[in-house]
Amino acid sequence: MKELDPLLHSQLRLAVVSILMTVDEADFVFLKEKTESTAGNLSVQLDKLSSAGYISVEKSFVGKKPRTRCRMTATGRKAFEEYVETLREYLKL
Amino acid sequence: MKELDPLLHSQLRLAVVSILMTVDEADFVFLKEKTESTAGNLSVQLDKLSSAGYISVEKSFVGKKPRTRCRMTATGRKAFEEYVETLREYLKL
DNA sequence: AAAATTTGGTTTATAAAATAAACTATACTA
DNA sequence: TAGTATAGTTTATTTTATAAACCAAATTTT
Repeated sequence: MKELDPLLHSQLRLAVVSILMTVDEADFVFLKEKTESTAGNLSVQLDKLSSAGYISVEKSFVGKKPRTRCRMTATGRKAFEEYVETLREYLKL
Repeated sequence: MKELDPLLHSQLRLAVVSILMTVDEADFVFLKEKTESTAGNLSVQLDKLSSAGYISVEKSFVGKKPRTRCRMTATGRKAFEEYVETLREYLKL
């Protein structure tokens, strides 16, 4: 049995990546609302995905307010596809 | 977004349950080999699944050797189906 | 205008989970 | 009979997830 990529096999990170796979880009606030996570938890998990090169994170300002925008990278998309494929094998989907 | 049942959303427990969904019953040794897990880890995770009522565990002896047999319960099967359904929503499968 | 609240986060601390290491008991093997 | 294997359990350690505390700037309330 292949192992399920531990970086993706996590409640919140999987939710984030699932969203990012469908929307081209999403900002911190949007992800926080959609996933109903706390800001702290989301911040940490975005860092992990970013450090792994699965997502890119761009921090900018709109007026004086910070804005953090996230999107999948090619690496992330590939990892996600593989994760889904492994899961299919597990669950026979 | 519905939450993914944390009891099932774990590498090893998911592997175990995925196997048990297909085989009616399986013993400790078989599960250990199939999942390539350590005995300690498997023991702990089987306990958790058992405590949650997701699987039933019967311990017996074959001669003087212990034999631990596991199978899904109705509760476990239901939880698994729901987990898969939630996952489908996440991943759009 | 000062005080409190909200927004958009990060950092650090705590709780929970997974994993590994150590141990038990019996059996088998050289 | 000393050593190794089988079939596990228990305990300790590491990793992960989550929550709590904090920061800076802007907005709202009194």
